[in-house]
Amino acid sequence: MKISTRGRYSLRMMIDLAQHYGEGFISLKDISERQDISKKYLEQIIPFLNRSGLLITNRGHMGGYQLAKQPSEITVNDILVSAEGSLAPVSCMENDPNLCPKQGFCLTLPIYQGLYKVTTDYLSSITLEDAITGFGTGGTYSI
Amino acid sequence: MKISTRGRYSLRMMIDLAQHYGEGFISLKDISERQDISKKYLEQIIPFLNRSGLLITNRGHMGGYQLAKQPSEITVNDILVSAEGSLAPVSCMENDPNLCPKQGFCLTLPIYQGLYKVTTDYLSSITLEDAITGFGTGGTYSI
DNA sequence: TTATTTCCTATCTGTTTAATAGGTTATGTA
DNA sequence: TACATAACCTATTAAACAGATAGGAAATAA
Repeated sequence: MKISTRGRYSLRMMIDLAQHYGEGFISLKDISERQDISKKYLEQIIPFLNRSGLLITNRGHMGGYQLAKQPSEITVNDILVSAEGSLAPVSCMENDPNLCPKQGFCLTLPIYQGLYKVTTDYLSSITLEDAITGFGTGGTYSI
Repeated sequence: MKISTRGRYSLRMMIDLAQHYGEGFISLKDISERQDISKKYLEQIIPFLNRSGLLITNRGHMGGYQLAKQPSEITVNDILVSAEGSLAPVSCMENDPNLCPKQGFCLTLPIYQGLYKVTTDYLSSITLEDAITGFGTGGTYSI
């Protein structure tokens, strides 16, 4: 039930980009140094966020990344789903549902479906804007 | 963010025991056959549930397991925590919190703490009794 | 043309997962 | 007491995954 490094780094990278939103393209070098994450590893994570359309890219000199939408329009769920794939707690909820012959009378499936719903609802309710403005320190959301 | 086989099998095993609650000791052989799970593998999972005090054990002939409490008194959270360890989405929330030097100003930690809360609240709200009686098929909980 | 930066692919090491296997100890019953 | 049954304990293994590191190709602004 742990979020992998890929998901955690993705979130930190996107928060960093949100903090520098409107400042043009931000290079991985800068993010890497600020967040203290291997640049080479970030390079491997970026494609997951890129193919979901969360980023705008510019290669070459003065290149880098910026958010494709405003921080208020990108949710933590968007990011984690892009980075980690489905957040479904069991694999029989994704892919081809026909894989499991017990679906239909499985007593655990409804439990996992409910779990999936509460996590997705929660993560979809938090935007990058929330993340960088007072969330957890007297902000809108109570923890 | 997946629940491991150990957690999933634990839940199925406990649901099986709930379905046969009041029938004395149930052997792993029976559970293994009904649930179509390797008996040898179940043997390795049992200690996690046992040390949490969720089971009563009897060895030898006519031995087996039964729930230590009524199905209505055991939650899915109890089971998954026993089997998987902490359900915290990031490891910096468990163990020694001093491990992460960024705690205190980390922008992602509050997000993970909130996620932990909604999942724990949900899983703690479902008992084994819920699981075996109509949950998901018109029962109390809406999915 | 050059420095910078993204992009692409391969490799590697350690850990975890999901099992299989073999033997030891306890216990109810004949 | 003998015996079948069942929990208990420990070791081993094969495959997958995590979390990087590395080297170079392609694009682009100055």
